[in-house]
Amino acid sequence: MEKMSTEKRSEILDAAIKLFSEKGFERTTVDEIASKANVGKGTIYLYFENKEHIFLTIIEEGMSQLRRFFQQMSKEENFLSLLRELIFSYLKFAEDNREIYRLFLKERLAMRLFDEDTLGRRFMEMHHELHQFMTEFMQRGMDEGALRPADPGYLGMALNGIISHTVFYWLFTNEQQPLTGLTDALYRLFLTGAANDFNLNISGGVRDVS
Amino acid sequence: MEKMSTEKRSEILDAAIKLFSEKGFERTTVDEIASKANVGKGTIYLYFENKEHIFLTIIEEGMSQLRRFFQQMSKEENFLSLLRELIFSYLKFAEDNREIYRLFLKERLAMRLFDEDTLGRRFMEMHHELHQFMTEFMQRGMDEGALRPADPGYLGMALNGIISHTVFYWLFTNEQQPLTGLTDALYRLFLTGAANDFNLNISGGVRDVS
Amino acid sequence: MEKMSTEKRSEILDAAIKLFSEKGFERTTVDEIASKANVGKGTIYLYFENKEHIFLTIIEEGMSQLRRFFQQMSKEENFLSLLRELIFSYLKFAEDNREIYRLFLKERLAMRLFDEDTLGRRFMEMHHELHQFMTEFMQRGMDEGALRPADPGYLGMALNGIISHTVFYWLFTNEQQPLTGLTDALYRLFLTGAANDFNLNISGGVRDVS
Amino acid sequence: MEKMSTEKRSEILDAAIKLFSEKGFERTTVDEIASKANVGKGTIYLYFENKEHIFLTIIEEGMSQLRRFFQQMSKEENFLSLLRELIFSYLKFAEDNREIYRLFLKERLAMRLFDEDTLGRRFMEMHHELHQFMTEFMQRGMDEGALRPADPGYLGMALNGIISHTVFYWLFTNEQQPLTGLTDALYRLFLTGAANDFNLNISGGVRDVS
DNA sequence: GATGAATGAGCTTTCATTCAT
DNA sequence: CATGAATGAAAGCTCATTCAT
Repeated sequence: MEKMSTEKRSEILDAAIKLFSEKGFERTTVDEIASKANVGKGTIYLYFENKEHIFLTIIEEGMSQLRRFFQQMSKEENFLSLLRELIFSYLKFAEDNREIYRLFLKERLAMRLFDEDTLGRRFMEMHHELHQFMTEFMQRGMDEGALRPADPGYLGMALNGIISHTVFYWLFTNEQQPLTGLTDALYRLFLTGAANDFNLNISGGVRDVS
Repeated sequence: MEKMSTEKRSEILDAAIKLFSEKGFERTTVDEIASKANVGKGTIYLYFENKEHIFLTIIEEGMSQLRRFFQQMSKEENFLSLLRELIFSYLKFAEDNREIYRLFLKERLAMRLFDEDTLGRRFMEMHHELHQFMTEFMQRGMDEGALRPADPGYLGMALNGIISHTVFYWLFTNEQQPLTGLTDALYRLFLTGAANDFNLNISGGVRDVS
Repeated sequence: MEKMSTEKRSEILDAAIKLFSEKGFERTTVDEIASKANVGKGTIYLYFENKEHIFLTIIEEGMSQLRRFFQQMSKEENFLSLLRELIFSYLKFAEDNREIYRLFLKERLAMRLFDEDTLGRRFMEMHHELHQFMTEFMQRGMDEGALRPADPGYLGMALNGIISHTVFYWLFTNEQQPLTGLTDALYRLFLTGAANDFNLNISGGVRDVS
Repeated sequence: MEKMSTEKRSEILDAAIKLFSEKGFERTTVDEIASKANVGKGTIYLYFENKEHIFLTIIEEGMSQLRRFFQQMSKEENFLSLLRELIFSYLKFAEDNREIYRLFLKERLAMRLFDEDTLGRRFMEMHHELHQFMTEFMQRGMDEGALRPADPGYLGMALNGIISHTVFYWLFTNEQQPLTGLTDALYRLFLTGAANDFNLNISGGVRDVS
């Protein structure tokens, strides 16, 4: 009858993910989490140091899951294949972890300047890690000659922006179609842009990011 | 006499913008705003109904400023010129209103599911308005043949994503170079993508968003 | 154009009487008084030390008016005539000063244990004075043989109770008939009771207050 | 377990009764209640929705106690016996519930015009209920021929006034003698009045309340 | 004298955290 | 292990009072 402790832990996490992603970290009370997880309020403090650590745990576990996704991308392939896989993995992650991803989006910026406390610092580190990964990936694309020379930081951000805003739109229009179905569209958009072919010469005069 | 009250009002707003954009709405206390604005706590309630209305005022004033930016774009020009102008205006706004823009980014998602209260509703309306504008703009681009056929909602989001993440990167790396200097780079990226020209035929098989 | 200071003073008092009697002392704000009196908030502090003193002034002025009413009762007459006059004066006062009387009723007990501050002490003194007057009057009635021997304090209270509750009923049923029209009824009730005559012998066994 | 919570609840109520009856509802702070009840401030909000509900609870519980007192009066007896019992019950209640009764007296009028909120409305309903009871009782006395014809509303008020002012006097002179010892005196006073017998013909000319 | 903008002490209420059971 | 009653620090907000104009 008694649930195993691991079960309780993940019930707490599930409840917290839902509530945090719906109402935000601040507006969610520990009482609500306990009640949604069908657990006593005190029990939460057996599994987590405090409310912030519940949040941190969610983020860390989500992050390592995302990391695993990325690491599964085989190393030998050429850049363009990897890029498509990256986009696919990203979308797949968001599709499989709607709530966690929504949580990522929502709290992404809310933590800045809390560099003193552990929570804010870890959260920032994670974002930095993601950005680092993107930047290096873009650099590799340029090195391989697949991408035009440009600031890889901005380019990584731009890809990140395209993908995450697409997910954002998908999340809040609650599209039923699978998010991963957009992989190729985003892949093509990032590589070749939105313009019709005959426009390409028109924009010929545009300079690269210096 | 009248002057003084306007002064206090904007001092309060300035302090609130800074604090909200740094720490978020929830984590900022009225005491902090008062203290940063060099104003008594009670004074704040002379100028604003409550804490939420300070936030609302900031957002609304910022929004109408952004709206004015967009409206200044001349109506007669062709789509591509307007697109460049749109990107420029967006970047200019973010450059001129760093704090407000940061606030926009930070609280964008934190308000969802608070559709009941005025604050959340107004905030959502504004985002919707912005998105609506983007979508219609993309539709026009397609109608004029400047853009490849695609879901204009996703396309608007993608442009929005490219720009806002670029601003994000700029904001938190605190680049000294003017943000508007990135106009052409983003313009080109959105239209022609990141790929080197010789890759274009490689990605030929990619299908459009259906 | 400028009102004479005495006028302002009484406008403030009038506004305060209305508000205090409607909402009670605590629930009435100085802002409300100022606004109802068409006077600046600061002006109130030119005429009164603080909010409590407005209240005190109202009570004191009402009290001295009541005192004057009582003093007008001619001294030579016999007790029973004076009693009728007392009841009449009391009712007349309440009729002419509805609001002030309501204020009396409302705040009568709210002040106890505030013996330290001036306001509570003065208020209590006034009640004591009224009670003292009643007690002495009852004593005189007994001395003259008009009243049965009894504790004059209780008897004074009883008369006070009969009258004030009658006024209470009248105030809140908003009777249009003049309150003073009840003089004789109360006079008779106090002297001969509510019983039908044939009941008198039934209650013969009742002992007096010892 | 259950016992403890009931204990805390009544400790809070006891503290609140004392403080409200001494200082009034408005002037009593939640901190004071908590401190007098030897309870944390937050604990109060475990047992009561807010400060108003503490008050409301006290009044309702007191009222239902008073109601029970009245209901214990046997129904078969004649009016005069019941009248004596009513007076006795009233005095007994006040004697046994000094503080609650004092609270009744103090806040009786302070709530008027707050008919909108629950607190004021409930309080007014209770007073109305008591008055209704008195009025019907007086009517019955007249129907049975025990009382002289008169407006039963005023008559009920008068009896109420006699009793409550007597309790008032007793409360604030802190008499040690039992309040119920005054039953017969009040009974006689209400029925036969305060006059010496030989005065009765003098007051013969007095008209009844029409 | 007259004003009302400015103030901050003090209020009610919330909620993360503790700890006895 | 599990609980939820108990707590008090901290929040948003009110309003009597002051004072520069």
